[in-house]
Amino acid sequence: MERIAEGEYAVMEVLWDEAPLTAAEVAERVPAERGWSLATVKTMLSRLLAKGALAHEEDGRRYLYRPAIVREDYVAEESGRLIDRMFGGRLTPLVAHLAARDRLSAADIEEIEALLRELKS
Amino acid sequence: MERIAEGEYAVMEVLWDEAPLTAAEVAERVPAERGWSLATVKTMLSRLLAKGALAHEEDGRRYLYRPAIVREDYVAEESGRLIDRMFGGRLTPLVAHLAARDRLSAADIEEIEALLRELKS
DNA sequence: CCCTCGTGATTACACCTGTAGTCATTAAAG
DNA sequence: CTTTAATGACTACAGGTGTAATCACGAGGG
Repeated sequence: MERIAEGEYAVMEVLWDEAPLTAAEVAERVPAERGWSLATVKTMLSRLLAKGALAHEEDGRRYLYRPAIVREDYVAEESGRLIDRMFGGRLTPLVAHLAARDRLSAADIEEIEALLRELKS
Repeated sequence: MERIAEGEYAVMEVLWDEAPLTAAEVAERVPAERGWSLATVKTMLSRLLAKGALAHEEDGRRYLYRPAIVREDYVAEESGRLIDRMFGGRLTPLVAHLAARDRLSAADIEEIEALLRELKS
C-alpha cells in the first residue's frame, strides 16, 4: 500500500465518508479551509488512482471514484508508524506522554479504563 | 516550529540522545540501516540548522551540534497532529483501535491501567 | 449544426526530501 | 614548507507534493 500524502488524505476522507462520487462532488465536500480549486482536486484524484488508493468506475464520460483501501487499514498503518518511531512501538509511553501533557481529562481516563475492562472480559 | 522530515528525525534522535556532537560523530551514531554517507548527514545537519531545530557552537573549525528544540515538544506536536487527523483529537478511539488490531497485549493493558490509576491519585 | 460547459489527461512549476558530490580552507602530519 | 585529511558551504538531481492551468473531446442547449 503506497503512502498517502497529507493533502491526499483529505480527499480520501471525503470518499471514505461517501462514495462513489464524481470529481466535482468530491471538490464540493473537501473542507473549505483547504481552499482548493477543482483542478487541484482532480490532480489528487489522479494521483490516488495511480497509487491504487482509489478505484473508478465509468459513468458515461465521467468517473465515479470510490476508495480502494479500507480506512481502518490506513489508520492502523499510520498510527503504527508514529508509535514505532516515537514510542518504540509501545502504547503505554504514548498514554503517559499525553497524560503528562494534560491531553487526558478525568473523563478520558474513565473512558479508557472502561474500555480496558471490557477488553479483559 | 518547522516541520522535521522523517530522515531528519533520525539525526535529531541521535542528538537528543547525546549532545553536543560533531558531524562525524552524528554520522557514526545514525542507525546503520539508513546507510547514509557522511555527506548526507551533513546535509541533514545544515537543513536542521536552517529550520532552527539544531544549534551549533564553534569548536575550532568545526561545529558542535545540539538540539534547539525539546524532544517532548516535538513528540507532543507530532502525536497530537496524528490523533487530531485520524481520531478527531481523542485518545480513546486510538486505544480502541489499537486494541481491535491486537496491538495491545494483556500486559499492556495492565500497564496502562496502573498508569491511569496513578494519574487519578 | 454549432457553441459552450463539464470532464479526464497532460503539463507546469516551485518547494521539500533523500541522497550525495565537489570545493575551498585549514589544521595536522611529516 | 608541503601534502593530506577533515570540515562546512555550495551544488546537484530525481522523485514527491501542493497547487494549479491548459487541452482535447464530447454531450446538450439553441
